[in-house]
Amino acid sequence: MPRSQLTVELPAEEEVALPRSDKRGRILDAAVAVFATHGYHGSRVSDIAREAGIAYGLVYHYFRNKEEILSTIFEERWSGFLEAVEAIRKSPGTVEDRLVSMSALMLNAYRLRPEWVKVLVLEIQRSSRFAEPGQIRAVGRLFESVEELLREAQAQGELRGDVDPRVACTVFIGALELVITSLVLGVTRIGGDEEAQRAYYLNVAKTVVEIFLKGMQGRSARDRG
Amino acid sequence: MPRSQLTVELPAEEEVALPRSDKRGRILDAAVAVFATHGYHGSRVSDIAREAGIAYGLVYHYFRNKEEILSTIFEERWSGFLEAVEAIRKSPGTVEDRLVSMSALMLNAYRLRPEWVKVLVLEIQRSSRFAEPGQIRAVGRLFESVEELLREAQAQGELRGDVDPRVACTVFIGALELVITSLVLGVTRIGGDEEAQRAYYLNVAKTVVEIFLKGMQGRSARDRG
Amino acid sequence: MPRSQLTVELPAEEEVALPRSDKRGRILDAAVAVFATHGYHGSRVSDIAREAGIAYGLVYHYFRNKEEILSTIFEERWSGFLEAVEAIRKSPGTVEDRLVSMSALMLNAYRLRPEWVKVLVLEIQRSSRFAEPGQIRAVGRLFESVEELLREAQAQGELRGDVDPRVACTVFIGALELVITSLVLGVTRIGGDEEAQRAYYLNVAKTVVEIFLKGMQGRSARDRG
Amino acid sequence: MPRSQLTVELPAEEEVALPRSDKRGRILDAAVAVFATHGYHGSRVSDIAREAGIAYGLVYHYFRNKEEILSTIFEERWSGFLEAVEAIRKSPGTVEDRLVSMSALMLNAYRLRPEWVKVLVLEIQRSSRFAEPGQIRAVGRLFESVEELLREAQAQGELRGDVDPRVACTVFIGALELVITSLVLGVTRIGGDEEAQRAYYLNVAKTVVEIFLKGMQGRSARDRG
DNA sequence: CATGAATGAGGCTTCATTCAT
DNA sequence: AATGAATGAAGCCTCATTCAT
Repeated sequence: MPRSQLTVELPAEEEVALPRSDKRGRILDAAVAVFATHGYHGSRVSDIAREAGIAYGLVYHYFRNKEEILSTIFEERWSGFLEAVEAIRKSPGTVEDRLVSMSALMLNAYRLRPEWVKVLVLEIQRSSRFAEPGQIRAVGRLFESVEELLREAQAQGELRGDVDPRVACTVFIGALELVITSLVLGVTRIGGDEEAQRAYYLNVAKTVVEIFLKGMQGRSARDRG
Repeated sequence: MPRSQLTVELPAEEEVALPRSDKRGRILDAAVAVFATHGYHGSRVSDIAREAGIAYGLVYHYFRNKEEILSTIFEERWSGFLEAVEAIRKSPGTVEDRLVSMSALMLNAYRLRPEWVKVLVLEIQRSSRFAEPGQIRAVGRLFESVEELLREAQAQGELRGDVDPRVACTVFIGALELVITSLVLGVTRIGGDEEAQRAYYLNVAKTVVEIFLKGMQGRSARDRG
Repeated sequence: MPRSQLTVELPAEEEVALPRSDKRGRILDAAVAVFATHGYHGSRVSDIAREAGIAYGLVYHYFRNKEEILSTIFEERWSGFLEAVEAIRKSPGTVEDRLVSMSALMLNAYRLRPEWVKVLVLEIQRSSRFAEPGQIRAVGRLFESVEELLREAQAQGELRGDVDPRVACTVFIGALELVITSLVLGVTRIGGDEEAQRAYYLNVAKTVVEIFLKGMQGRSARDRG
Repeated sequence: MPRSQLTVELPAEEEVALPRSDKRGRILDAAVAVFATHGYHGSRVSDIAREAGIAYGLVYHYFRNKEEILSTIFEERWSGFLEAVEAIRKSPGTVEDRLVSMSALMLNAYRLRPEWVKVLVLEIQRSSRFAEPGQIRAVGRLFESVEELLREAQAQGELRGDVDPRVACTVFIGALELVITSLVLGVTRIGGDEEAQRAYYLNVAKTVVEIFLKGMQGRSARDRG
């Protein structure tokens, strides 16, 4: 599997890392940090403003209200993420390659920007807006991408055809999500240096895909070797 | 697989179904209904009291505060659920039988008491308390049960040994959880009569386990037949 | 003219004067006092609460918001006033008697409860709600009462028939209103003891009606005497 | 009665009608439009700026604060109006002629520039500044003009002398004001073409003066004819 | 002159919790 | 046990005004 695919990242991430001079961006960054620490409901608008180093009134210059900060994070980050997922889906390679790439994308996103993922995983899903058409549709687009990938693979005989691709898609995403959530919640703790972590995450990504494709009763890698 | 296992239910469910005369129980029932509709943070104590048909001041006779209502729901329902899971783990039968039973347990719990599951799935997990030792440990017990089952099966050669049982456990639970969440959020909609639904849920449970055990590249059931 | 008519008062006034034990009433009384002093927009909810001797949160136990306090004052006071006006309209006597009674009613209301009238005259009219159907209709009922009185008098030949009763009605009420406003704003200042004031107001009421009925070119009372 | 008197207008009206290039004037025009629509308290400085097509910061180059915008409107428009009223007072003709001219002046001002009058009638009167010496004095000057006219007419025997000219003046202005307010609030609705409206307003002006001078019990015009 | 980003005092409102009855 | 009146901390948001550019 080409390594480049494993390091696909959210498009805006490089800039996000740099200190921003534009206040709007600083507010969003600050909001992510604060939401990740205290949760959406536990975060005050003034906390965000203090973190961003601005007067809280300015928040309302850029956003209608607190809720809109969260949904903006969702929209701006999520859409970038969806594009990356779609790019992987359309990329050449076996279905295994591409599923590992997707897993690695999600896991690496967490490794590099745990706060962003924390907010996406823990807060946005749980916000009341999650149940709104627009956001449902946005989440749905992830499902559609994965489902489409599986459907194509079924058509080409890469995957068994007797399983509802919708259910399979839900199984795959659900498995990945809880793996990430475990990391987010610290249920699963990992240490080591940068390289060790990268290796660990890649391994987890491969394991998830391995289970998903070969199953827990499948011939073990060792057996196949 | 014995049918009785598929219909394992939360221990207290029979009583829950009956209208309670004791106020404490009515408060808990009301809280579940209200939390399921508006979410924990969106629910006011007075909403719960109105739903229970009592004065809201009375809530504070039975519970220290609003948070305690949620954690009580969690503890009383969750512990019953954990016991059922443990019972399945210890029951005889193949690992497949027992995983299907567990899946069916969770899915049927949703089918029969969607509100309870909604609160368990959407609210309690997301409560800030989820990150607290006591609750982490409670959730951890589910992981431990499943992990132990997988570990035993690996030891007996029923499951491949080259996969971290911790990751496998997370994959299995995560898959199930998102399948249930899809049902909760109505992303996946199902209709039909009682029997049709039961069959649908059992089928989903079997499919999840099928993917988990045989993988998406495994020989299809038809092929094996 | 029977003196009793001149002393018709807002029905609830006696109780209003007594110190209330019910908090809702105390809030309304306090609101009138505060609105009269600082105006609606210049009054804080906490000012009203302090004046009423309660916690400000209690205000929201009885009223949905600040606006509702004002409209409640309007509705509860205005309806009482309208009933008094209607009673005068239906009472026996010449049109002059009844118009003087109405004038005296309004002027005495101000003399006895200047704060109530201040709020009715200066704040409620100017509130945004004034333009709402319900309140327009409420004000309209005063117009209707007076217009009906004039119309009847025209039919019976007591008043000239060549003037649109609608315009005449507006002229009469407008004249009275500005006379009261002058008093409210202190443009016209009057002093003296209770008896002197009563006499002054009665005289003003008679003068207004005199102008309205006889006109500024009419034979002076002296001439007619 | 000379028709010219009926068409006396606010001195600045011609220019007002033209689009202004000077920002200060545009701000004032915009403020009138906005105040007329949303009321003083309901209007934001940014609303005025948007209406004027400028940045809201610029407002503070021309006016110390929001209040000063209102008082400037008041002073610049009101003083022009007062001069027109004084001119009518000093003009030759019977008291009836002059009162009709004044009525027509006010009513026509409303017909031609309803927004200006709306603000003068509904906002400035009700502004907290209304109670301040400067503004009281300004309003007082209208009263003084009318009162002086009445006083002179009494001295010359045109009007009965047994009525306090102060009260009579208040009655006259109050009557006119409410007639105009009825039009402003749309309680009284009128339609028709330009000429029909002009006729309607002139008729109302005459009716108000007719009542004020002859009274509702006076011989009707027909009778006198 | 002109802009609009930035400030922050001020007010309204919510709602968990207490307590007298 | 039961009620709901009463409390007040806490937070969201508005908007007039300032100021750097």
